[in-house]
Amino acid sequence: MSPSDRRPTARDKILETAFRLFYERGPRGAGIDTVVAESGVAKTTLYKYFPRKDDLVLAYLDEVDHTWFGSLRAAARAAGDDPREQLVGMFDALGSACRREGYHGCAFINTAAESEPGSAVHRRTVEHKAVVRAWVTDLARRAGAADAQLLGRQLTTLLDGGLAGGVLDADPAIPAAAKAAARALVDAACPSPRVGEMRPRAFGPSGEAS
Amino acid sequence: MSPSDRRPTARDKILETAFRLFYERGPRGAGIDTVVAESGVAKTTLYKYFPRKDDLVLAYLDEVDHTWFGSLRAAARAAGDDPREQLVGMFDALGSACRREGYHGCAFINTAAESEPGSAVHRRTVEHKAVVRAWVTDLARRAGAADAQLLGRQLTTLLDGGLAGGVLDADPAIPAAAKAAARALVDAACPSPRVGEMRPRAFGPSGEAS
DNA sequence: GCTGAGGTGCCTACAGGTCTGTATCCTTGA
DNA sequence: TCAAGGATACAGACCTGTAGGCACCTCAGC
Repeated sequence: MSPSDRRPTARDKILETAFRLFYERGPRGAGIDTVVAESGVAKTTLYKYFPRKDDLVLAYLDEVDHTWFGSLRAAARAAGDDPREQLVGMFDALGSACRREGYHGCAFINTAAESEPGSAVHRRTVEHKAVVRAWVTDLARRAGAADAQLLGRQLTTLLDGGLAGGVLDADPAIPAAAKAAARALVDAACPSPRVGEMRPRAFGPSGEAS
Repeated sequence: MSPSDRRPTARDKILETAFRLFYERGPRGAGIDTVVAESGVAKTTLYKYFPRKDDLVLAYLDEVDHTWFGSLRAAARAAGDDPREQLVGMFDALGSACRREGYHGCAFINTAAESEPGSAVHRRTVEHKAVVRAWVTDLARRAGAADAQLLGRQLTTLLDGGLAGGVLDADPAIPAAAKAAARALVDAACPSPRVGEMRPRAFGPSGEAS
């Protein structure tokens, strides 16, 4: 089931190359011919798997969503069990991304900027941001934020700003500043738990909507 | 000297159309032919004023810089004389932009996303962000922030996030959340002045670098 | 008032490149 | 034999940038 225990199929090579080129130059900046040339796959094969270029772009976005959202959750988990710490810790994913070679900002914002507002591609970028915000908002609720919606929006906006700025310059001071800001916002919005009651109150359903 | 006291020249019409189309679709998404068609100007005329498309894109960025930076400063001024209030008040420019018809995020981030990293266009976007950040940082210094560099970075990141998110959806709750976050960050970073000493301490040089 | 020159701008065509997407034929390996 | 994939050519659209010709306005000089 894992893609790593067999040698890469043509589809794998296409996706890997498209991921790299689309992120580097944007989906519009990287032509199908370039993907074909750099992946070493025939154009007919590419069009067999992805009949339209947009299909490939959507697959690219899904890949980025999986990767980025995954590293966001991993960074949060690495900060421990306290949701307040997790809200701050997820900003480490921003720092890691920023230090990565070839870092070029947020794939979703970059792609949204060059796609037609009503198109499937644009809708996918909006969906991604909504999913991330819902997750952060849920974390904020579990952290006991007075206004979880507000804190969720604030932290995702901060995250977006840190990511989006990366398309200009990958200044490592940005993620650090963003994390410090997140710390201040979380501290201000969430009542600090007494030392005695740090055990998680994990009985009730965690997902009721507001 | 003002462009409004004479009827628009061909150059004016080109710039107005390019501004609209470039912002709407991105510089790469709007072809010269479209600018020509929608401005009602001849292609030869356009190329007389802007020998390369990039020249037109740079003029577009200058226009946006002028407009956006201007409304940022106006929003700050409108918040009064206290630099702390100005740091918060500038976020009203974000709210106004977001409510504007056809709002489509940050022109600089959007343009940077689709331009070659070393190119003149890309450099211009980086310059713009640096100028804005320097201005915000200076404001933070005058507001008495313990670490003006840090607060400057935090607020511009918040601003970038609010702007960048606009390319996905123009949710008016975002600017409101960003402003509330700015308030919290400014309050945490700047010592609140005693009521008795609210007069500005405006003797010393305000521009020494850190 | 008339005329001609120069500036400004419009219209059309096109060269040469890139883009997406299709069609045709060939190779390789199970 | 059959499926997966490679090589190549090409259609049609769109892109930037150039060329040549023509219409109008303004203003100086007669």
